[in-house]
Amino acid sequence: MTDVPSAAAEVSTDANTKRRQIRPKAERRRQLIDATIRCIARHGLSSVTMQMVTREAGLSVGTANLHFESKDNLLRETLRFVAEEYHHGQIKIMEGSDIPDLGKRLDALLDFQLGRGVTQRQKMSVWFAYYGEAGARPVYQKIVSTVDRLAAQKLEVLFASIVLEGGYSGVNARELATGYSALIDGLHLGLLVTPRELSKRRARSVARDFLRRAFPQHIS
Amino acid sequence: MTDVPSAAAEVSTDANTKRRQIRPKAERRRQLIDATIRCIARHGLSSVTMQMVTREAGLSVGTANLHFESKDNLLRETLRFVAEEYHHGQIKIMEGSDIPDLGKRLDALLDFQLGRGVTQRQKMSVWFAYYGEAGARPVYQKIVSTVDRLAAQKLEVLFASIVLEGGYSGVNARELATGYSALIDGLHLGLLVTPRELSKRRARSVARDFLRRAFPQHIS
DNA sequence: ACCTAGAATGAATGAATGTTCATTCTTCAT
DNA sequence: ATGAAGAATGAACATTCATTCATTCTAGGT
Repeated sequence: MTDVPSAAAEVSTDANTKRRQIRPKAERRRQLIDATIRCIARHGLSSVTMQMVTREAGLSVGTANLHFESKDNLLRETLRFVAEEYHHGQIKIMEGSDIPDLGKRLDALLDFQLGRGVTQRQKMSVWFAYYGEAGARPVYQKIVSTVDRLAAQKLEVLFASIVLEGGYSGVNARELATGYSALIDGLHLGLLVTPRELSKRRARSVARDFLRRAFPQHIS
Repeated sequence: MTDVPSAAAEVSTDANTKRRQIRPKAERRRQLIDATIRCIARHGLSSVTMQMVTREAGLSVGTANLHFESKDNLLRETLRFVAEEYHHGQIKIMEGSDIPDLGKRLDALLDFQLGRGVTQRQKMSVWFAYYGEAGARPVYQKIVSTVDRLAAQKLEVLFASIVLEGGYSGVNARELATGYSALIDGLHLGLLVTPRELSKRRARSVARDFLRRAFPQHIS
Protein backbone atom coordinates (compact mmCIF):
# COMPACT_ATOMS: atom_id res chain seq x y z
CA MET A 1 0.00 0.00 0.00
CA THR A 2 1.95 3.00 -1.22
CA ASP A 3 1.22 6.39 0.23
CA VAL A 4 -1.24 8.04 -2.07
CA PRO A 5 -1.97 11.76 -2.04
CA SER A 6 -5.36 12.65 -0.62
CA ALA A 7 -7.32 13.28 -3.77
CA ALA A 8 -5.73 10.50 -5.75
CA ALA A 9 -8.38 10.04 -8.36
CA GLU A 10 -8.57 13.68 -9.25
CA VAL A 11 -8.30 14.17 -12.95
CA SER A 12 -7.90 17.68 -14.19
CA THR A 13 -7.95 18.99 -17.70
CA ASP A 14 -7.54 22.54 -16.51
CA ALA A 15 -6.21 24.31 -13.42
CA ASN A 16 -9.18 23.57 -11.18
CA THR A 17 -11.51 21.47 -13.25
CA LYS A 18 -12.29 17.90 -12.24
CA ARG A 19 -13.49 15.76 -15.06
CA ARG A 20 -16.09 13.24 -14.05
CA GLN A 21 -14.91 9.75 -14.81
CA ILE A 22 -16.79 6.50 -15.10
CA ARG A 23 -14.95 3.44 -13.85
CA PRO A 24 -15.84 -0.20 -13.20
CA LYS A 25 -17.61 -0.98 -9.97
CA ALA A 26 -14.79 -3.10 -8.59
CA GLU A 27 -12.31 -0.27 -8.99
CA ARG A 28 -14.55 2.24 -7.23
CA ARG A 29 -15.12 -0.16 -4.37
CA ARG A 30 -11.43 -0.70 -3.92
CA GLN A 31 -10.80 3.03 -4.10
CA LEU A 32 -13.33 3.70 -1.37
CA ILE A 33 -12.05 0.90 0.84
CA ASP A 34 -8.50 2.24 0.58
CA ALA A 35 -9.71 5.69 1.53
CA THR A 36 -11.60 4.24 4.47
CA ILE A 37 -8.47 2.52 5.72
CA ARG A 38 -6.51 5.75 5.59
CA CYS A 39 -9.27 7.65 7.37
CA ILE A 40 -9.59 5.10 10.16
CA ALA A 41 -5.85 5.15 10.69
CA ARG A 42 -5.70 8.92 10.75
CA HIS A 43 -8.83 9.81 12.70
CA GLY A 44 -9.99 6.66 14.45
CA LEU A 45 -12.96 4.48 13.56
CA SER A 46 -15.37 6.44 15.72
CA SER A 47 -14.66 9.75 13.97
CA VAL A 48 -14.85 8.53 10.42
CA THR A 49 -17.62 10.14 8.39
CA MET A 50 -18.85 9.49 4.91
CA GLN A 51 -17.85 12.98 3.81
CA MET A 52 -14.36 12.36 5.12
CA VAL A 53 -13.96 9.07 3.28
CA THR A 54 -15.39 10.23 -0.03
CA ARG A 55 -13.32 13.39 0.09
CA GLU A 56 -10.22 11.28 0.72
CA ALA A 57 -11.14 9.09 -2.22
CA GLY A 58 -11.77 12.09 -4.43
CA LEU A 59 -15.36 11.04 -4.99
CA SER A 60 -18.76 12.29 -3.96
CA VAL A 61 -20.88 10.96 -1.11
CA GLY A 62 -23.46 9.71 -3.54
CA THR A 63 -20.93 7.42 -5.15
CA ALA A 64 -20.15 5.74 -1.87
CA ASN A 65 -23.80 4.93 -1.32
CA LEU A 66 -24.10 3.75 -4.88
CA HIS A 67 -21.42 1.08 -4.51
CA PHE A 68 -21.92 0.25 -0.86
CA GLU A 69 -25.47 0.81 0.21
CA SER A 70 -24.66 2.35 3.56
CA LYS A 71 -21.86 3.48 5.82
CA ASP A 72 -22.28 0.37 7.91
CA ASN A 73 -21.75 -1.75 4.86
CA LEU A 74 -18.68 0.17 3.74
CA LEU A 75 -17.09 -0.34 7.15
CA ARG A 76 -17.96 -4.03 7.13
CA GLU A 77 -16.45 -4.54 3.71
CA THR A 78 -13.34 -2.64 4.71
CA LEU A 79 -12.84 -4.97 7.66
CA ARG A 80 -13.39 -7.97 5.44
CA PHE A 81 -10.80 -6.67 2.99
CA VAL A 82 -8.12 -6.05 5.60
CA ALA A 83 -8.77 -9.33 7.38
CA GLU A 84 -8.60 -11.34 4.18
CA GLU A 85 -5.52 -9.58 2.94
CA TYR A 86 -3.65 -10.38 6.13
CA HIS A 87 -4.75 -13.94 6.43
CA HIS A 88 -4.26 -14.80 2.79
CA GLY A 89 -0.71 -13.52 3.05
CA GLN A 90 -0.07 -15.73 6.03
CA ILE A 91 -1.67 -18.79 4.55
CA LYS A 92 0.25 -18.46 1.31
CA ILE A 93 3.50 -18.62 3.22
CA MET A 94 2.46 -21.41 5.54
CA GLU A 95 1.29 -23.86 2.92
CA GLY A 96 3.65 -22.54 0.30
CA SER A 97 5.74 -25.37 -1.04
CA ASP A 98 7.97 -22.74 -2.65
CA ILE A 99 9.90 -22.75 0.63
CA PRO A 100 10.66 -26.39 1.30
CA ASP A 101 12.83 -25.84 4.38
CA LEU A 102 10.51 -25.63 7.37
CA GLY A 103 12.81 -23.42 9.41
CA LYS A 104 13.03 -20.92 6.58
CA ARG A 105 9.29 -21.02 6.20
CA LEU A 106 8.95 -20.05 9.84
CA ASP A 107 11.33 -17.19 9.21
CA ALA A 108 9.30 -16.03 6.25
CA LEU A 109 6.12 -16.13 8.30
CA LEU A 110 7.64 -14.05 11.03
CA ASP A 111 8.98 -11.58 8.50
CA PHE A 112 5.56 -11.21 7.03
CA GLN A 113 3.82 -10.81 10.38
CA LEU A 114 6.24 -8.27 11.77
CA GLY A 115 7.57 -6.85 8.54
CA ARG A 116 7.00 -3.63 6.69
CA GLY A 117 3.76 -4.53 4.98
CA VAL A 118 1.77 -5.46 8.04
CA THR A 119 3.17 -3.33 10.80
CA GLN A 120 2.39 -0.10 9.04
CA ARG A 121 0.47 2.07 11.44
CA GLN A 122 -2.33 2.23 8.89
CA LYS A 123 -2.99 -1.45 8.89
CA MET A 124 -2.55 -1.97 12.60
CA SER A 125 -4.83 0.91 13.44
CA VAL A 126 -7.57 -0.58 11.31
CA TRP A 127 -6.98 -3.94 12.87
CA PHE A 128 -7.51 -2.86 16.41
CA ALA A 129 -10.20 -0.35 15.63
CA TYR A 130 -12.34 -3.25 14.53
CA TYR A 131 -11.25 -5.53 17.34
CA GLY A 132 -12.39 -2.82 19.72
CA GLU A 133 -15.86 -2.81 18.27
CA ALA A 134 -16.00 -6.58 17.88
CA GLY A 135 -17.08 -7.03 21.49
CA ALA A 136 -20.33 -5.26 20.67
CA ARG A 137 -20.75 -6.27 17.03
CA PRO A 138 -21.33 -9.93 16.21
CA VAL A 139 -20.86 -9.17 12.50
CA TYR A 140 -17.28 -8.12 13.05
CA GLN A 141 -16.63 -11.12 15.26
CA LYS A 142 -17.88 -13.41 12.57
CA ILE A 143 -15.75 -11.91 9.82
CA VAL A 144 -12.60 -12.12 11.90
CA SER A 145 -13.17 -15.57 13.34
CA THR A 146 -14.12 -17.10 10.00
CA VAL A 147 -10.90 -15.99 8.40
CA ASP A 148 -8.90 -16.60 11.56
CA ARG A 149 -9.86 -20.21 11.94
CA LEU A 150 -8.30 -21.26 8.66
CA ALA A 151 -5.02 -19.52 9.44
CA ALA A 152 -4.94 -21.16 12.87
CA GLN A 153 -5.34 -24.59 11.31
CA LYS A 154 -2.56 -24.01 8.80
CA LEU A 155 -0.26 -22.82 11.55
CA GLU A 156 -1.03 -25.88 13.60
CA VAL A 157 -0.17 -28.11 10.66
CA LEU A 158 3.09 -26.28 10.09
CA PHE A 159 4.04 -26.57 13.75
CA ALA A 160 3.14 -30.25 13.80
CA SER A 161 5.40 -30.87 10.80
CA ILE A 162 8.23 -29.10 12.55
CA VAL A 163 7.70 -31.08 15.73
CA LEU A 164 7.82 -34.28 13.71
CA GLU A 165 10.88 -33.27 11.75
CA GLY A 166 12.78 -32.09 14.80
CA GLY A 167 11.68 -34.91 17.02
CA TYR A 168 10.73 -32.41 19.69
CA SER A 169 9.06 -34.07 22.64
CA GLY A 170 6.63 -32.65 25.13
CA VAL A 171 5.43 -30.07 22.65
CA ASN A 172 1.77 -29.71 21.79
CA ALA A 173 1.57 -28.15 18.33
CA ARG A 174 -1.97 -26.89 18.79
CA GLU A 175 -1.29 -25.15 22.06
CA LEU A 176 1.94 -23.70 20.77
CA ALA A 177 0.21 -22.36 17.68
CA THR A 178 -2.38 -20.61 19.82
CA GLY A 179 0.38 -19.11 21.91
CA TYR A 180 2.36 -17.94 18.92
CA SER A 181 -0.68 -16.30 17.33
CA ALA A 182 -1.51 -14.54 20.56
CA LEU A 183 2.08 -13.40 20.92
CA ILE A 184 2.06 -11.85 17.45
CA ASP A 185 -1.25 -10.11 18.14
CA GLY A 186 0.12 -8.76 21.39
CA LEU A 187 3.26 -7.49 19.69
CA HIS A 188 1.19 -5.73 17.06
CA LEU A 189 -0.72 -4.09 19.86
CA GLY A 190 2.48 -2.98 21.53
CA LEU A 191 3.80 -1.55 18.29
CA LEU A 192 0.62 0.42 17.86
CA VAL A 193 0.00 1.70 21.37
CA THR A 194 3.47 1.98 22.87
CA PRO A 195 5.82 2.41 19.92
CA ARG A 196 8.26 4.22 22.19
CA GLU A 197 8.73 1.16 24.35
CA LEU A 198 8.65 -1.50 21.66
CA SER A 199 10.58 -1.19 18.43
CA LYS A 200 9.97 -3.40 15.45
CA ARG A 201 13.41 -4.83 15.88
CA ARG A 202 12.70 -5.84 19.44
CA ALA A 203 9.28 -7.24 18.57
CA ARG A 204 10.92 -9.46 16.00
CA SER A 205 13.54 -10.56 18.47
CA VAL A 206 10.89 -11.45 21.06
CA ALA A 207 8.91 -13.54 18.60
CA ARG A 208 12.07 -15.23 17.42
CA ASP A 209 12.91 -16.09 21.02
CA PHE A 210 9.57 -17.76 21.43
CA LEU A 211 10.12 -19.91 18.39
CA ARG A 212 13.70 -20.73 19.30
CA ARG A 213 12.66 -21.95 22.72
CA ALA A 214 10.16 -24.31 21.15
CA PHE A 215 12.09 -25.36 18.03
CA PRO A 216 15.77 -24.80 18.85
CA GLN A 217 17.08 -26.76 15.86
CA HIS A 218 14.98 -24.83 13.37
CA ILE A 219 15.80 -21.29 14.42
CA SER A 220 19.34 -20.02 14.25
CA MET B 1 -17.31 -5.13 39.51
CA THR B 2 -20.64 -6.75 40.33
CA ASP B 3 -23.40 -6.65 37.79
CA VAL B 4 -25.61 -3.73 38.65
CA PRO B 5 -29.10 -3.29 37.27
CA SER B 6 -29.43 -0.53 34.73
CA ALA B 7 -30.91 2.27 36.82
CA ALA B 8 -28.97 1.45 39.94
CA ALA B 9 -29.18 4.81 41.64
CA GLU B 10 -32.91 5.12 41.25
CA VAL B 11 -34.51 6.04 44.53
CA SER B 12 -38.26 5.86 44.67
CA THR B 13 -40.60 6.94 47.42
CA ASP B 14 -43.62 6.04 45.35
CA ALA B 15 -44.42 3.74 42.47
CA ASN B 16 -42.92 5.93 39.77
CA THR B 17 -41.40 8.89 41.55
CA LYS B 18 -37.66 9.46 41.51
CA ARG B 19 -36.40 11.52 44.36
CA ARG B 20 -33.53 13.80 43.50
CA GLN B 21 -30.49 13.00 45.57
CA ILE B 22 -27.36 14.99 46.28
CA ARG B 23 -24.18 12.92 46.58
CA PRO B 24 -20.48 13.68 46.85
CA LYS B 25 -18.67 14.47 43.64
CA ALA B 26 -16.38 11.42 43.82
CA GLU B 27 -19.36 9.08 44.05
CA ARG B 28 -21.09 10.59 41.04
CA ARG B 29 -17.92 10.41 39.00
CA ARG B 30 -17.50 6.75 39.81
CA GLN B 31 -21.14 6.09 39.05
CA LEU B 32 -20.80 7.68 35.63
CA ILE B 33 -17.57 5.90 34.84
CA ASP B 34 -19.13 2.56 35.68
CA ALA B 35 -22.08 3.32 33.45
CA THR B 36 -19.70 4.31 30.66
CA ILE B 37 -17.88 1.00 30.95
CA ARG B 38 -21.12 -0.93 30.66
CA CYS B 39 -22.24 1.11 27.68
CA ILE B 40 -18.96 0.69 25.82
CA ALA B 41 -19.09 -3.05 26.40
CA ARG B 42 -22.67 -3.34 25.25
CA HIS B 43 -22.75 -0.94 22.30
CA GLY B 44 -19.14 -0.25 21.35
CA LEU B 45 -17.17 2.92 21.91
CA SER B 46 -18.27 4.51 18.66
CA SER B 47 -21.98 4.23 19.47
CA VAL B 48 -21.83 5.53 23.03
CA THR B 49 -23.83 8.70 23.58
CA MET B 50 -24.18 10.94 26.59
CA GLN B 51 -27.87 10.18 26.81
CA MET B 52 -27.10 6.49 26.84
CA VAL B 53 -24.53 6.77 29.60
CA THR B 54 -26.53 9.06 31.86
CA ARG B 55 -29.62 6.94 31.39
CA GLU B 56 -27.61 3.86 32.35
CA ALA B 57 -26.34 5.68 35.42
CA GLY B 58 -29.82 6.83 36.35
CA LEU B 59 -28.78 10.47 36.14
CA SER B 60 -29.47 13.39 33.82
CA VAL B 61 -27.27 14.60 31.01
CA GLY B 62 -26.62 17.82 32.87
CA THR B 63 -25.05 15.94 35.73
CA ALA B 64 -22.51 14.27 33.48
CA ASN B 65 -21.38 17.63 32.14
CA LEU B 66 -21.27 18.99 35.67
CA HIS B 67 -18.78 16.42 36.93
CA PHE B 68 -16.88 15.84 33.70
CA GLU B 69 -16.87 18.89 31.55
CA SER B 70 -17.38 17.09 28.27
CA LYS B 71 -17.95 13.73 26.69
CA ASP B 72 -14.34 13.61 25.60
CA ASN B 73 -13.27 14.07 29.17
CA LEU B 74 -15.61 11.40 30.47
CA LEU B 75 -14.20 8.92 27.99
CA ARG B 76 -10.65 9.87 28.87
CA GLU B 77 -11.26 9.43 32.58
CA THR B 78 -12.96 6.11 31.99
CA LEU B 79 -9.90 4.85 30.16
CA ARG B 80 -7.67 6.11 32.94
CA PHE B 81 -9.78 4.32 35.51
CA VAL B 82 -9.75 0.98 33.74
CA ALA B 83 -6.06 1.19 32.92
CA GLU B 84 -5.10 2.03 36.48
CA GLU B 85 -7.34 -0.61 37.98
CA TYR B 86 -5.74 -3.30 35.86
CA HIS B 87 -2.18 -2.22 36.34
CA HIS B 88 -2.46 -1.58 40.05
CA GLY B 89 -3.83 -5.07 40.49
CA GLN B 90 -0.88 -6.50 38.62
CA ILE B 91 1.71 -4.42 40.42
CA LYS B 92 0.31 -5.30 43.82
CA ILE B 93 0.84 -8.96 43.08
CA MET B 94 4.25 -8.57 41.50
CA GLU B 95 5.87 -6.60 44.26
CA GLY B 96 3.68 -8.15 46.95
CA SER B 97 5.87 -9.61 49.64
CA ASP B 98 2.74 -11.35 50.95
CA ILE B 99 3.61 -14.15 48.54
CA PRO B 100 7.25 -14.93 49.26
CA ASP B 101 7.51 -17.95 46.95
CA LEU B 102 8.33 -16.64 43.48
CA GLY B 103 6.68 -19.52 41.66
CA LYS B 104 3.45 -18.97 43.51
CA ARG B 105 3.68 -15.29 42.79
CA LEU B 106 3.82 -16.07 39.09
CA ASP B 107 0.76 -18.26 39.52
CA ALA B 108 -1.08 -15.47 41.27
CA LEU B 109 -0.19 -13.05 38.49
CA LEU B 110 -1.46 -15.40 35.84
CA ASP B 111 -4.64 -16.01 37.78
CA PHE B 112 -5.23 -12.30 37.99
CA GLN B 113 -4.51 -11.65 34.34
CA LEU B 114 -6.67 -14.45 33.01
CA GLY B 115 -9.06 -14.82 35.92
CA ARG B 116 -12.65 -13.82 36.48
CA GLY B 117 -12.09 -10.18 37.34
CA VAL B 118 -10.18 -9.16 34.26
CA THR B 119 -11.49 -11.41 31.52
CA GLN B 120 -15.06 -10.25 31.91
CA ARG B 121 -16.29 -9.21 28.50
CA GLN B 122 -17.05 -5.80 29.96
CA LYS B 123 -13.48 -5.03 30.86
CA MET B 124 -11.90 -6.52 27.80
CA SER B 125 -14.28 -4.68 25.50
CA VAL B 126 -13.32 -1.39 27.08
CA TRP B 127 -9.67 -2.32 26.84
CA PHE B 128 -9.64 -2.90 23.15
CA ALA B 129 -12.11 -0.18 22.32
CA TYR B 130 -9.53 2.29 23.55
CA TYR B 131 -6.60 0.47 22.00
CA GLY B 132 -8.44 0.76 18.71
CA GLU B 133 -8.64 4.51 19.01
CA ALA B 134 -5.15 4.88 20.43
CA GLY B 135 -3.62 4.86 16.98
CA ALA B 136 -5.33 8.15 16.22
CA ARG B 137 -5.44 9.67 19.73
CA PRO B 138 -2.17 10.56 21.40
CA VAL B 139 -3.98 11.18 24.68
CA TYR B 140 -5.05 7.58 24.92
CA GLN B 141 -1.59 6.42 23.98
CA LYS B 142 -0.10 8.47 26.74
CA ILE B 143 -2.47 7.20 29.42
CA VAL B 144 -1.84 3.60 28.52
CA SER B 145 1.90 3.84 28.07
CA THR B 146 2.44 5.78 31.28
CA VAL B 147 0.73 3.15 33.35
CA ASP B 148 2.11 0.30 31.25
CA ARG B 149 5.73 1.23 31.68
CA LEU B 150 5.67 0.77 35.44
CA ALA B 151 4.05 -2.65 35.18
CA ALA B 152 6.62 -3.70 32.59
CA GLN B 153 9.46 -2.74 34.89
CA LYS B 154 8.00 -4.66 37.82
CA LEU B 155 7.53 -7.72 35.66
CA GLU B 156 11.09 -7.49 34.48
CA VAL B 157 12.30 -7.35 38.07
CA LEU B 158 10.19 -10.35 39.01
CA PHE B 159 11.48 -12.34 36.05
CA ALA B 160 15.06 -11.37 36.85
CA SER B 161 14.64 -12.62 40.42
CA ILE B 162 13.29 -15.90 39.15
CA VAL B 163 16.14 -16.28 36.69
CA LEU B 164 18.58 -15.68 39.50
CA GLU B 165 16.87 -18.05 41.91
CA GLY B 166 16.53 -20.81 39.35
CA GLY B 167 19.96 -20.32 37.85
CA TYR B 168 18.40 -20.29 34.40
CA SER B 169 20.96 -19.55 31.74
CA GLY B 170 20.50 -18.01 28.35
CA VAL B 171 17.36 -16.22 29.45
CA ASN B 172 17.00 -12.49 29.01
CA ALA B 173 14.50 -11.30 31.64
CA ARG B 174 13.66 -8.11 29.80
CA GLU B 175 12.92 -9.79 26.51
CA LEU B 176 10.97 -12.53 28.20
CA ALA B 177 8.87 -10.00 30.09
CA THR B 178 7.99 -8.22 26.86
CA GLY B 179 7.00 -11.53 25.34
CA TYR B 180 4.88 -12.55 28.29
CA SER B 181 3.03 -9.23 28.34
CA ALA B 182 2.36 -9.46 24.64
CA LEU B 183 1.17 -13.03 25.03
CA ILE B 184 -1.34 -12.03 27.70
CA ASP B 185 -2.61 -9.14 25.58
CA GLY B 186 -3.00 -11.46 22.64
CA LEU B 187 -4.90 -13.99 24.72
CA HIS B 188 -7.24 -11.29 25.96
CA LEU B 189 -7.87 -10.36 22.37
CA GLY B 190 -8.62 -13.95 21.47
CA LEU B 191 -11.02 -14.28 24.38
CA LEU B 192 -12.83 -11.17 23.24
CA VAL B 193 -12.98 -11.68 19.48
CA THR B 194 -13.02 -15.45 19.06
CA PRO B 195 -14.44 -16.82 22.31
CA ARG B 196 -15.65 -19.89 20.42
CA GLU B 197 -12.12 -20.90 19.49
CA LEU B 198 -10.37 -19.92 22.71
CA SER B 199 -11.74 -20.81 26.12
CA LYS B 200 -10.47 -19.26 29.31
CA ARG B 201 -9.16 -22.63 30.36
CA ARG B 202 -7.12 -22.97 27.21
CA ALA B 203 -5.85 -19.41 27.44
CA ARG B 204 -4.57 -20.15 30.92
CA SER B 205 -2.95 -23.33 29.76
CA VAL B 206 -1.19 -21.54 26.91
CA ALA B 207 0.19 -18.85 29.20
CA ARG B 208 1.29 -21.47 31.69
CA ASP B 209 3.12 -23.31 28.93
CA PHE B 210 5.02 -20.18 28.06
CA LEU B 211 6.15 -19.75 31.64
CA ARG B 212 6.99 -23.40 32.10
CA ARG B 213 9.21 -23.40 29.06
CA ALA B 214 11.14 -20.46 30.48
CA PHE B 215 11.12 -21.35 34.17
CA PRO B 216 10.62 -25.12 34.37
CA GLN B 217 11.52 -25.39 38.06
CA HIS B 218 9.07 -22.72 39.12
CA ILE B 219 5.95 -23.92 37.32
CA SER B 220 4.47 -27.30 38.15
C1' DA C 1 -37.72 26.65 61.12
C1' DC C 2 -35.28 29.06 57.80
C1' DC C 3 -31.65 30.10 54.58
C1' DT C 4 -28.19 29.41 51.30
C1' DA C 5 -24.60 27.10 48.48
C1' DG C 6 -24.37 24.47 45.02
C1' DA C 7 -25.97 19.82 43.14
C1' DA C 8 -29.25 18.12 39.78
C1' DT C 9 -32.31 18.60 36.04
C1' DG C 10 -33.86 18.37 31.07
C1' DA C 11 -35.89 21.26 27.42
C1' DA C 12 -33.84 24.06 24.01
C1' DT C 13 -30.16 24.95 20.70
C1' DG C 14 -27.17 24.54 16.99
C1' DA C 15 -23.92 21.80 14.71
C1' DA C 16 -22.90 17.52 12.39
C1' DT C 17 -24.01 13.35 9.98
C1' DG C 18 -26.16 9.54 7.03
C1' DT C 19 -29.12 9.03 3.33
C1' DT C 20 -31.88 10.31 -0.67
C1' DC C 21 -32.83 11.49 -5.39
C1' DA C 22 -33.48 14.75 -9.25
C1' DT C 23 -30.16 16.05 -12.30
C1' DT C 24 -25.87 15.91 -15.03
C1' DC C 25 -22.56 13.67 -17.45
C1' DT C 26 -19.98 9.67 -19.79
C1' DT C 27 -19.72 5.82 -22.54
C1' DC C 28 -20.62 2.83 -26.18
C1' DA C 29 -23.72 0.17 -29.17
C1' DT C 30 -26.14 1.28 -33.10
C1' DA D 1 -23.97 11.21 -35.00
C1' DT D 2 -27.44 9.73 -31.84
C1' DG D 3 -29.72 7.68 -27.99
C1' DA D 4 -30.02 4.96 -24.04
C1' DA D 5 -28.18 2.90 -19.86
C1' DG D 6 -26.50 3.81 -15.90
C1' DA D 7 -22.46 5.99 -13.26
C1' DA D 8 -21.60 10.16 -10.66
C1' DT D 9 -22.91 14.19 -8.30
C1' DG D 10 -24.07 17.13 -4.20
C1' DA D 11 -27.81 20.09 -2.35
C1' DA D 12 -31.59 19.13 0.56
C1' DC D 13 -33.67 16.62 4.35
C1' DA D 14 -34.45 14.40 8.61
C1' DT D 15 -32.27 12.70 12.44
C1' DT D 16 -29.23 12.50 16.16
C1' DC D 17 -26.06 14.25 19.35
C1' DA D 18 -23.19 17.21 22.64
C1' DT D 19 -23.62 21.13 25.16
C1' DT D 20 -25.86 24.96 27.60
C1' DC D 21 -28.28 27.22 31.27
C1' DA D 22 -32.48 28.90 33.61
C1' DT D 23 -34.81 26.64 36.99
C1' DT D 24 -35.75 23.32 40.74
C1' DC D 25 -34.50 20.93 44.52
C1' DT D 26 -31.57 19.19 48.60
C1' DA D 27 -28.93 19.20 52.77
C1' DG D 28 -26.45 21.13 56.30
C1' DG D 29 -25.51 25.21 59.11
C1' DT D 30 -27.58 28.70 62.02
